[in-house]
Amino acid sequence: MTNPQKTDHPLLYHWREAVPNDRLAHLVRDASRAFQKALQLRLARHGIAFGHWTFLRILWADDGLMQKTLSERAGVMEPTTVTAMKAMETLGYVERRQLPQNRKNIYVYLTPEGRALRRKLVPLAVDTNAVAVSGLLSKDLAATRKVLLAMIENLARDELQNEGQRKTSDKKAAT
Amino acid sequence: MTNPQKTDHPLLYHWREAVPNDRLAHLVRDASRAFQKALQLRLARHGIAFGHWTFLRILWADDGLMQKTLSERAGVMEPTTVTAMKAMETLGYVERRQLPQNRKNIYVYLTPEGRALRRKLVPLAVDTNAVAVSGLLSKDLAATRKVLLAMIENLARDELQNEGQRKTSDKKAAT
DNA sequence: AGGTTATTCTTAGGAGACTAAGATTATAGC
DNA sequence: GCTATAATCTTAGTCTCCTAAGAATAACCT
Repeated sequence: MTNPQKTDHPLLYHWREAVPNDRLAHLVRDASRAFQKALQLRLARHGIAFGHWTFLRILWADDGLMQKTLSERAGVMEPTTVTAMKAMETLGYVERRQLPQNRKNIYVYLTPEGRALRRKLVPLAVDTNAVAVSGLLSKDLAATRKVLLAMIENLARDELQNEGQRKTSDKKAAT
Repeated sequence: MTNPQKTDHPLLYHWREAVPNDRLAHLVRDASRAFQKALQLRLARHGIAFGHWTFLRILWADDGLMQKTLSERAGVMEPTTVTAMKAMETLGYVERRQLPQNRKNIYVYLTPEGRALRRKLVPLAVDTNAVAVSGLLSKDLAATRKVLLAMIENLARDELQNEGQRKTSDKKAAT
């Protein structure tokens, strides 16, 4: 066993020393948090909240979306989007408009300021990604992408099945 | 392009249709949330909070740890552990004791109830894992483990470097 | 046209994590 | 022995996300 070094990040200890195999969920989780933290750190230097980055990126690609659509693309629930859009409107990144034909739906548009952030922020994400994958083989990265996507699909399918089950048994009540 | 099907999970759309390559961070993030949600769903049926699972698992392996140590093993900050331990003490899963030699450190011990949860809960994690990896090749899974661990290390190293940089420039102030 | 039904947005509240800063106790150095 | 430093625990406040439930509007269906 190698001695954990003083200069090491504390997170690394339990991976190198204490974990044998399996524990994929745990590994994915820690990787996700490490990624988020790294990007968060970079965004913070420009005064941008991580939660806003997600939506900015979608809007840079496709402006004038409904909040509902934004939620789907971001992979979050509507209340999360509502909160973020209100904050981002206050910050002057977006404007929320209703069209005359429909008074229910709200469409979100970037302001020039919101649009201008793209140049500043995209390099931060690129940099974070570069740090994360440095030294890794593209063969392994491809396998990882495949595995992660398959896991997302597997777990999503499972979730839907469980929902179905619950509804079915609700109808049947106690048989 | 395949049409997204009505029965599909909404998360899947933007992966299958809208995302070409790269975006590894996003993929890791979604996988992590899918994992968490799946386990959370199963734990909820037994009335267990996801945040408590993390600590129970550590304590099953190694009882009587300091909160500080627990935090390190769980990979979270101390305040998170404090909150969880208080809640878990109230729920009767753990006891927090001070030893007579040291009135600062607090040692956390499982109660019999906390210990008994192991039999009930471990299968839920095993099941979640099985669902997630179903249909995947162990070769690809091995590559994924390797990649995730390397990314965690890369990002942790980067974080430490940035900290160092910040401290250095703090000392130098405005040169 | 009028009454469901469905969609979209919102509010309220909570879980899990964080940072920053304070309190308390131990440890180390003079 | 006493003071300064360090370690540990705690509190307070914030961020990101969630679920549950409500309100407003649009769409649908006889």
